[in-house]
Parts: sequence; C-alpha cells; structure tokens
Amino acid sequence: MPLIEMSQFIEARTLGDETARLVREHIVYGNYAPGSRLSEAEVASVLGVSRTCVREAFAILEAEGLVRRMRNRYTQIVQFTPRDAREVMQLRSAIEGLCARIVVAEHRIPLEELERCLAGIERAILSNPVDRRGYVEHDLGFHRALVNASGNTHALRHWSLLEAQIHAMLFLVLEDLDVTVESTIGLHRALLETLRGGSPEDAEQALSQHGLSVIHCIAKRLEKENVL
Amino acid sequence: MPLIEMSQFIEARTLGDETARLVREHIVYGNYAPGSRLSEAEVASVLGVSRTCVREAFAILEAEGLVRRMRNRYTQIVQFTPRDAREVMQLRSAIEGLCARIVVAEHRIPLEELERCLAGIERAILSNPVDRRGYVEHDLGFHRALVNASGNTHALRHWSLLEAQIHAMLFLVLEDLDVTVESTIGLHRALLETLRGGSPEDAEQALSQHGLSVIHCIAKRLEKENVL
DNA sequence: TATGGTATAATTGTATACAATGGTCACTGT
DNA sequence: ACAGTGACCATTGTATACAATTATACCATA
Repeated sequence: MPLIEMSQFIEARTLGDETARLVREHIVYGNYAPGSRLSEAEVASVLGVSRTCVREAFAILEAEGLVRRMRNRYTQIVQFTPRDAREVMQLRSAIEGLCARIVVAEHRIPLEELERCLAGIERAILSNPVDRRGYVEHDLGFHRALVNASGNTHALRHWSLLEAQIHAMLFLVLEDLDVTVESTIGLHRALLETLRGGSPEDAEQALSQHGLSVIHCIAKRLEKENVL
Repeated sequence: MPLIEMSQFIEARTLGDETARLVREHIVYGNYAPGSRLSEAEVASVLGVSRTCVREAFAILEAEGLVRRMRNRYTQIVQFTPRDAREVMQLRSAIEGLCARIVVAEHRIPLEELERCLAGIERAILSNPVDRRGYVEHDLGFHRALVNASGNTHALRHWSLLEAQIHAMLFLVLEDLDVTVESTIGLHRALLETLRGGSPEDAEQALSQHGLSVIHCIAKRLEKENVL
C-alpha cells in the first residue's frame, strides 16, 4: 500500500502569500504600531524576498482590512478607532448569533472542542494572570469553534477577517483587560449551557449579547490609545 | 474663490487596482463562465498592462472570494454551488438584519433613497419584463442603501463582498428569476412598512427573513447549472 | 493498445530595472 | 523673515527578464 501523497494536502503557497501571512501575524500580535508605515523595500530586505512579493502581500492585506495603501506614498497599519471597535464587534455578534442558531438547530454543538477551549481559558488565566495572551487565543478559539461548527464556510471566512482585527485590537489593550476566572469562565459556561439547553433563538440571542457586551471596554480603552 | 481641488477626492488608483475592478465587473456580470480559467498573460495583453498588475489584481480578487488561484497552475472563476448560495444568503441576512435593527433603533431610515430604489425596481420590471438586469441592480441598491444607512462601515465592507458574489449568482440565473411587479414590489413595500412602523426587532426579523426566502430559488437553479 | 518516460511548450513565480510620483530642503527674490 | 521655486532624494508604480513548475505531445517499450 502506497503512502498517502501529502503534497496534495499541503496547500502550495507563493512567497507573496507567505509574506502576507508573516506580516499579518506581526499586525495581529501588535508588533507593528497602528498607524506606522511599512516600507516595501524594508519588509522585502528583512524577509529576504523581492519587492514584488511584498507588494502582492500588501494588496492582500489591504483587501483584508489590515493595512491601508496610500497610493504613491506608503502603506500603513490600520489604526482602529473606538467606532471601528463598535462596528466590528456588532458585526461579529451578528455572525456568531447566526452560527449559534444553526449549531443548536442542527444539533451540531462541538461540545468537546468548546470544553477544551474553556479549559484552555481557565488554564491560561490561572497559570499566568498577568499575561493575557493565552487567554485571548483560547477565548477566540472558543468562538471560532462555534462558527466553524455551523458548517457555513462563508461565515467562517468573514469571521476570520474580523478575528484578525479583533485580535489586533485585543493585543493593543491587553493590560487593561480585566479578566478573572470567575467572570470569564462564568460567562462562557453560561453560553455553553444555553447552547445545550436553550432554543436556537436563545442561543442566537446569547451569543449576540455576549459579543456586544465586550464592546464597551475595548472602545473605552481605544479612546485613550488614540488620544496618545 | 479657487476651484475645489478634485484630485483630493478622486482616489488614486494603481493599475493593479484598476485591473481588479475591471475583472471584478466581468465576473459579477457573468461575462466569465464560473470555473473557467484566466491566463495572466492573456488578461494582461487584453488590458494592455503588464502581468505584474494582473497578478496583483488576481491576489485581490482571491482575497475577495471571486477567483481561486491554483498555485503554479492557473486561476479560475469561482463556481458557486447551491451550498455556497445558501451560506452566502444566510450571512447576508444576518448582516442586513443587524443593519435594519440599527437603522430603526437610531431613526436613520433612508426613506427617500429606499423609495427611489423601489421606483427603480418597478420601472425596470415594467419597462422590460424579460431583461432582469435592471431589476437586480435596483434590488441590490435597496439593500445596499439600508446597510449603508446603518453607519456601520465594516458591515458595509463585508456586505459589499457578499454583494459581488450574490450579483454574480443572480446574473447566472437571470432567466429563471420569476419577478413580477406584484410579488417583488409587494415584498419590498412590506419591508419598508416594517421599517417605518415596526420595532427594531421587527425590522431585524423582517430583513433576515427576506434574505432567507430567496435562498431556495437560487439554490435550486444553481443545482441545475452545476449538473450541466 | 496501453503505459511510461522524456523533450518541449506553456504558464506561473520571482527578481530586477527603470519610470513616475511625492517629499525635503536649500536657495532665491521680494 | 518668508513665500515660492527647483533640484535632489526616497519611495512607490510598472514593465521586463529569467527561473521554476506544470502541462502536452511524442516516442519507445512491453
């Protein structure tokens, strides 16, 4: 019996795609300050690729809403305003509400995966209450699992675009995030209970509310950020 | 008094952006058959630009979900399955529901604009009942006006991505669209009445349902399309 | 005939060269 | 001193050249 040809499953990537991925990582992890300018030549030399690939990457990232290319001038990291935070979180809530409804209606709740994310959140908070990075990852993982379980690939695509922006915003306000085991775990456990026991409409409402409830704290923090 | 400097307002575009725009037009108007392959060199020569710009355009269009680049092989127009239609319309419904709720809650219903779109729909159907192109444009215009009026620019961005895909799908099934003045105008008038008189929740529900109701007919038609 | 391998063509991927644009800054004239 | 001008520099925009990969056609062989 021949070995499975893995090459079919490993998606081929061009240097342009790979560059986009690397820069995207830097953006969502807050390594580039919002509003700062990226030079094509500099990124190219740092990554050891040609400017052509970097330009392709920038074009992709602009389509994803992570950078803005000022034609004939420069491209800069998008700087999220409190308004952006509100709008993005509203949109996210709508999508997650939709997916929650589907997931409950079609009995596709990914219980094990959600539990694993909850455990991850708990572990991240307990192991290092100061460093919120692990928390952010697992929290987003929880929601991603839900969206993914809905089976709506287009919803997942759009949610992923929002995730990158949310991730970037959260990493900006990491220090101000007041996450305690009780509140966060409590909130997510409540969500899980609604998913298990509630109607599709209950689930939609719950997820929608959950997303909206975070808007205030992020927006307020960004307010200060932008004043600086 | 000096003339207003228009150059500030006309957004600068690169050839890559412009190429993306042109190809996008062709896709959403159904000039390229779904699944057909686009050659970089051919597009470049037709438009009289270099392959570099075409590649940038393809990268953008892939990020928008309109083409798929098969690395080292070719890039092809995405072919929507009935499942895609369902997923896209579900997502669209969720976003429009959100925007309808906002618009009603914040008393920002763009009445004149919506009325103008309704008139446009009516005119398009009456003037040429066979050619549905005008109808599609004005129908989408109605919904775009609503999303736009919500003031949520991110919702508008994502909705626009969906619009392109929906536009492409509708132009595929134009002949099968059975739109009569009574049904279409009636449905949209009902929406308008709910927006004017109903609660934000009523509006959300109405818009959400409206979008979902069209899924069936599009999906069924695409089923046949894909069999061919 | 079917299979498989090789040379060749066609196409995409990447790098580089050159053009064009915008900004900086010294210089000039009032 | 200050506004305006122009040369220069840095950066982006575009085209072309070349490398790498994939597809095709043909021939040899079983």
